[in-house]
Amino acid sequence: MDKAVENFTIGAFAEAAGVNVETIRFYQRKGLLPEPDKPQGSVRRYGEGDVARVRFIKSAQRLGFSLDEVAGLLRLDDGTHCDEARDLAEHKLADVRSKLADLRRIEHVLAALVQDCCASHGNVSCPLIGALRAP
Amino acid sequence: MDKAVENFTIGAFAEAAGVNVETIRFYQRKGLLPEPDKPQGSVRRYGEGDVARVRFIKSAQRLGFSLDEVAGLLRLDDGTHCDEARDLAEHKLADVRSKLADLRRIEHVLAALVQDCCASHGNVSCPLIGALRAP
DNA sequence: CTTACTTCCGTAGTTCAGTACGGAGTCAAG
DNA sequence: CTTGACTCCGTACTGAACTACGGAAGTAAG
Repeated sequence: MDKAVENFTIGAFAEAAGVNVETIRFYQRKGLLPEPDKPQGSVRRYGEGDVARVRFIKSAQRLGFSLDEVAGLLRLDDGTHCDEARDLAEHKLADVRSKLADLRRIEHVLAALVQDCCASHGNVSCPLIGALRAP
Repeated sequence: MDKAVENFTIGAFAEAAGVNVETIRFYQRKGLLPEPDKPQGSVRRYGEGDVARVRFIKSAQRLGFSLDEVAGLLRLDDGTHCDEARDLAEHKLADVRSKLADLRRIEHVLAALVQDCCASHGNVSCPLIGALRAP
């Protein structure tokens, strides 16, 4: 049991992944998704693995990674050259951690805002801006 | 002492904020930055507050907020209508928390990847993809 | 006052990430 | 074996977020 469950046509695949068919084709052109070869002049088939991959791309994007960066993350996962993958992973990790720190700051300020804002009196311009440090 | 230290011309402002002059003007058109009125047919001046604002915009963007969303966050900070600000803050907070959860998942997987990848033997395609849940 | 650099403002071009379109080929039901 | 839906593929368009351009006006140094 390895790669036998390629059941989706591109339409079903896109539907399952929650994206447009054109998006699939776009990702294939960009190299973010493999283009399975179609058996003897027929149509291509896709499996659950592809669906997971697209979902991953979408989630990573929501976190502010560009498609090029996502491509980097995916290359890690594909277990190619281990040494450079490790390097990349380390950089991404630092990146992710700084994003986490920023988001936590925002979270705190927002939570405070929700709690105190109206409770306190009138004019309360909170230092949300202060929540994020310089580049 | 309130708003007396408006010392930067637009060029110096852009420089201090680490962005292009055109970006400043673009943000002004979008309403993300106020356009200070220029004293008697002269040039506009900007202060540290403006610089902080631009830095905030840039940071929030790196976290995956669109300019429109950033505008929402900034409106919160400007302490306008308190009730709707609270609503907005609550939505943003939920948003931020789901981003945090996603990032934590990625962080774990990346950390594991960095630790185990090369340590283990050869082919180790880790489930990075599994780190992010469905939309 | 002249000269060189900015600012101002509008309009136009670029990049990224899709989205739409149109014609030819494939496939599945009736 | 026709009909309707879907796939394939290339090209073109869109929206967001800039970035560049060009000419008129302001401003600072010599």
